[in-house]
Amino acid sequence: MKIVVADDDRQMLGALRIILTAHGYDVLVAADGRQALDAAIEGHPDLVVLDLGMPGLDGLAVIDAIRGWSTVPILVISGRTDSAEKVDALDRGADDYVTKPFATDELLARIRALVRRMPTADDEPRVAFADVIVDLATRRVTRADSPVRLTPTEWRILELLVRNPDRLITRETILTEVWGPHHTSDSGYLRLYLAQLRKKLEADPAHPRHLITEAGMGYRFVPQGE
Amino acid sequence: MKIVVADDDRQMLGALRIILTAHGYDVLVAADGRQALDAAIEGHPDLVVLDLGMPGLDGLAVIDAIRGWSTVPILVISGRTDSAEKVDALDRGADDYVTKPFATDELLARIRALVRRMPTADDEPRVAFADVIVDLATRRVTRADSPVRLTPTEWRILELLVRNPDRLITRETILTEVWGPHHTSDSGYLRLYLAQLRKKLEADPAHPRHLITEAGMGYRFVPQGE
DNA sequence: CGGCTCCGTTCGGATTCCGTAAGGAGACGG
DNA sequence: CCGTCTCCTTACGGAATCCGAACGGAGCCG
Repeated sequence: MKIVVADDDRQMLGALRIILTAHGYDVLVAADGRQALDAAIEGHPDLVVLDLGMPGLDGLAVIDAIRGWSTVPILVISGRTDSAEKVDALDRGADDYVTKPFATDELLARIRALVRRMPTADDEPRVAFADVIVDLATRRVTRADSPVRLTPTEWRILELLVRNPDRLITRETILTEVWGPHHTSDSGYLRLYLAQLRKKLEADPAHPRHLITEAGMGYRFVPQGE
Repeated sequence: MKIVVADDDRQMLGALRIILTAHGYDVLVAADGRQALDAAIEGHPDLVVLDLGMPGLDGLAVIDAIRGWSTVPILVISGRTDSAEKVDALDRGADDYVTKPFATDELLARIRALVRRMPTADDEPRVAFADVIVDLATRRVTRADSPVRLTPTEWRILELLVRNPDRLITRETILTEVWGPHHTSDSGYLRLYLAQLRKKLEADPAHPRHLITEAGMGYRFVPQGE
C-alpha cells in the first residue's frame, strides 16, 4: 500500500512519514506541489495525502492536475478551517479534508476508510517466459495454458525473482525477504525450493535457462533465456 | 439520488431534510436507530447520514447492522469530537465523520464527494457460475432459479471473492475487509464460513470448483471451473 | 590427483494448515 | 420465557507444507 505525502513543513512531513511507515505503508514524501505531482505520477500510489498550504504549485492545482488523469483517493490536510476552502477542495476531487491540528489515530482511520473503498489496483504486470505466465495480480502461474500449483514459499521466492528480472538476488536477500529479517543462514532449504521451482517451471530442470544460479552469490531470473 | 437521514433531534432532522431536498435529493427521515435501519433496508438509499447520539439502537450498532449486508456510503454526524469515537465509527465502516456544529455547505460537499465515488447501482455486475447467479446490485443469490439464503457475514465474504474473480484473496485481506482492520488472526471461523458457502453454492461441497482454497495463502473465486 | 567448497537432489519426520462437527453465547421476535 | 438464527470457540483427523540431514556431483586450486 503506497502513499504519497506532500507537506512543505519538514517537521510535519517527517512525522507523517514515520507514522505511516510504522503502520505498514510505503511512503513517498514530497516537499512542494511540484514534487507531489511528480510523485503521484511516478509512484502510482494508492492514496495521496496533500497539504494545501504549499508554496509554488498550489495544493488545489495539484488536485486538479491529479484528477486530470487519475482517480486515486486524495486526503487533504489544511490549517484553514473555513468551509469555503473545504468545499472547494472536495468539489475539485478531494475525498476527505482534515484540519490541523489533527489526531494521528483519526488520520489513520480516515486513511483506512478511503483505502477500503479503493478497488484493488490491478496494474500488476504479467511476466512471461518460455511457455510460463506469471500473473502477479491474480497470483497464478500457468505453464502451457495449464495452471501450476505453487506452495506459499515457492510463490514468494518466484515473485521476488520475477519482480527483479535480470537482476542478481543474493541468497541473503531471498532469506530475509521470504523468511523474515532474522533468517540469514541457509541450512539448505533455499536450494530445495529453487529445485522445486525449476522442476515445475523449467523445460529441463537439470539445465535451467531462466532461474539461473550465480555460484557463490545468489540467483537470477532471466526472462528470455537465449 | 436517495438519502436516508437519521437524527433524534427533530429540529436538526427537519433542517437537514429541507436542505437536502432543496439540493435535489430524495430524503427519507428516521428519528432513531431502529427507523434508520429500516429505512436503509427498505429504501435502498444511495447514502446514509447518521447521527451517532441516538436513543434506543446505538448509532455504532446501526453502522454494524447496515454493513452487515450493504456497502452504501455512511456519513456520520456526531457531537463528540474525541478521536476515539471517530476511529471507532470509521473502522466499523463509516465513510466520513462530521462533528457538530458543522457548516451546511461543507456537509453538502462531503456528500457530493461520497456519492461521486459510488458506482450507480445499474452498472453493478451480475456474476454467474454453474447454476448460481450473484446479483451485486440487488444483493441476491439464486441457484437453479431458486433464492439462496445467506447470512450477512456469508454475503460479505462471497461479495469480496466475487468482485475479484480469479484473484487470490489472502486470509488476512478477508479478515480485515469483513471483520474490520484490527482482525488479523483467524481462530478458525473463516474456514467455517467458506464451508458454509460451499455447502450452499457448490454442487459438490467436498470438491469445490469455484470457491478454491490455496493452501497457506487464501481463497480464490473461479467463475468457470472447467 | 586429493581436498575443498558450493550446489542439486532425495528422503522422511515434524509442523502447520484445512475441512468438519458439535456446541455455547448472544441477539431477536413471539 | 423460549425457539430461532447467527456468530464464534474448541477439538480432531487428514492433508499439505516445511525443513533438517545426508549424499553425490561439478568446479576450483595447488
